[in-house]
Amino acid sequence: MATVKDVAKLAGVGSGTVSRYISGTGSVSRKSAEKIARAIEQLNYRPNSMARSLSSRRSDLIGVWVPSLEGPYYHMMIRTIESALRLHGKHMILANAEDAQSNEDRLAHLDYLINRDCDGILISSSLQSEFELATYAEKFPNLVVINHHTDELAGRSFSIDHDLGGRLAARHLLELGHTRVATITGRLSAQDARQRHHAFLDEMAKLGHPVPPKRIIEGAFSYAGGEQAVAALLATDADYSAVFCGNDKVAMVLIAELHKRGISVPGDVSVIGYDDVEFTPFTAPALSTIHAPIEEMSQSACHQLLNLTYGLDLPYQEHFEPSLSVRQSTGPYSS
Amino acid sequence: MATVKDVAKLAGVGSGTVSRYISGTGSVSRKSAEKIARAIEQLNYRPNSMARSLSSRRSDLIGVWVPSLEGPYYHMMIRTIESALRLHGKHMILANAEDAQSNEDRLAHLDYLINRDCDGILISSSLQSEFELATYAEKFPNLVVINHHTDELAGRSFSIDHDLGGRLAARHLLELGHTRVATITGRLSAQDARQRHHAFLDEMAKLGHPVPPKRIIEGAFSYAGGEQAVAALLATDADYSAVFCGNDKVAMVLIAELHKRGISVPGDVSVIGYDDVEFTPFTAPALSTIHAPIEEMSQSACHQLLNLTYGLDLPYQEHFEPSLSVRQSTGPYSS
DNA sequence: TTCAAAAATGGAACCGATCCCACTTTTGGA
DNA sequence: TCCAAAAGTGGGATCGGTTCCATTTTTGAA
Repeated sequence: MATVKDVAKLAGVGSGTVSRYISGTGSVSRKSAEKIARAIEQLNYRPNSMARSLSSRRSDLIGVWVPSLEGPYYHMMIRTIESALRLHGKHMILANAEDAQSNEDRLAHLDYLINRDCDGILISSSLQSEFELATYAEKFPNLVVINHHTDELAGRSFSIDHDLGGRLAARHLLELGHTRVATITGRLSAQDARQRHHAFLDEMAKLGHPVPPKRIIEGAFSYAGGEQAVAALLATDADYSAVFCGNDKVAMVLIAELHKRGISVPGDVSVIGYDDVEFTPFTAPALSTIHAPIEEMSQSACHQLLNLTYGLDLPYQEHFEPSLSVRQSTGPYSS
Repeated sequence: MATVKDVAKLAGVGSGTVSRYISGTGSVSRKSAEKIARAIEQLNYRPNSMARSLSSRRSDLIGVWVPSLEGPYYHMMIRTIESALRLHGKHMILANAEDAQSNEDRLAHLDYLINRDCDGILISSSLQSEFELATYAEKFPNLVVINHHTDELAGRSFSIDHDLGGRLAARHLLELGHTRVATITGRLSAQDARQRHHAFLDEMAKLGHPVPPKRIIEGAFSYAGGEQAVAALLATDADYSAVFCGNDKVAMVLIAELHKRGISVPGDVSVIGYDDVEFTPFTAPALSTIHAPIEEMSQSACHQLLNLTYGLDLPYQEHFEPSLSVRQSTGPYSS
């Protein structure tokens, strides 16, 4: 493989000039540029990215940490991030902490990224404690958090107003006449699950229809967790005409189970999800849900990370608002 | 940040000894090892991965090329690959060619990986022409292809017997008494879509119930393509009691559309998919499908790539067989 | 006890870029 | 035409590891 020196020699210039030509920084005369271009072509020269990284002290690598890769939620995120990074010539390396058993394990996954000398790190939070996030954020200035808001991380945390999202869900169900509703939440240790859940309950109560504990199931955001929670809900003798699910995955599981039992959606029970992932138009019936702008948020987080890390000036936005997306899984209450 | 030299000095040994200690190759006396370990601890030393890559001429980076990241199929692959690579201390970098307009564009995405000096490359094929694959495979010995079989790439291409898969689908429908079936295929330029499609048609014909052209819709494997194809199918006056979809995504779209039109599955129409992705247990009704061992195949491909690239000896398997997975979306024919 | 083979060692050369700096050439306003 | 400022240039030092090799130390069978 050819090196800068080979190119420089063939072009009859110094190695510094070749380097300047390639990186586009510094000035190179038209004449030199042409000679260099020809030499590069002739030698089929490609810069060695490791040598470049070593001497420039930047790897052009961005680490992305996610708590799981099950289901469409994180996939949409990954897809958006990969695309934004590639557009700017950066590469993503991924750490999926899904198989981590302990919190220590999860941090080990983060170290796996950090030891790789990433220029910047993107954490899709909701599971790490705020304390740990703050610790890492301090050590690591080029760190940005998706879907988690903390004041300490102002300008570096990107979030959706899940409080609003929870309320939108409550209002939608009440407007349809559902006063007795049930809900399946995610793990309440996660900020986003907690926010939407509390806001939902609060809004229901505020509007005169508090949700009693027997109609609240604390579940998880995975398919397996969803199945358990759905089974738990259907095993109670609670009486309800609508269910708010903490995410779309769980809503999908619920619809499938209701279908199996011959319970009509939305005829007998209305179901509303949260997130508005890829598949929501294609459940049967199509899922009414709270649209969370996951892709926009991910892109903003990416942009700001690139800004911090490489001194760019890409547009970004820290806070996003969810909106109601009504499809066919929710309908008016009929006794 | 501390360097090997700092460690060597503090430990009172030479830099070579430290290097040998860290990499685990070569021999280091117990006494030196202890001193080095102490020095590393004390200085909180972490090797610089770029310097290491430059001098050892290996980046520990594996490039992964996929034609798309929509839907669960490629994500299941990514998830498996990330996990296998992390287990062996390697990192994945991803190139999603989804936004590529031309074939040239798609190859540019491959170059994006190659220019990054990946030690090895994993291509999830089905879209690249065999010629291009062969060309790249020749240039690049550490290249492995998932879900595509070619004799030229013996030992480096991993595939599922989609011929068998197509036949299993046909037999299942016929056994249920469905003699008039329709099918929605993927793009037939892709090897995997072509194989299962032709085998399906062939098996139907062989068993006495050929599928007439009006009941064959060439679609795509995306949600949008699925919607179009489903619309096209439902717009014909073709008469059928079952539909074989080229993948689960399309089957899901079909079930949703049938539900919307009040057509019962499997009461009026049976639907069978292909792949057995994450969500198949959770459609309403749960999707009968051909189980393709995507995760096993991906892991094998990964293992063999690691073998080729780093001289390991991990177990792997080149060919996989699909199997029938019966759930609730297919049922006996009733006039 | 002896000594050849094996184990352990230190440090220089090297990987292939970038970046800095001292120096030369070009530019354009007075 | 002159000359200060700007543009362009060459090449050596540097980044922080690995690898090689000549040399020293240890090992254990005879």
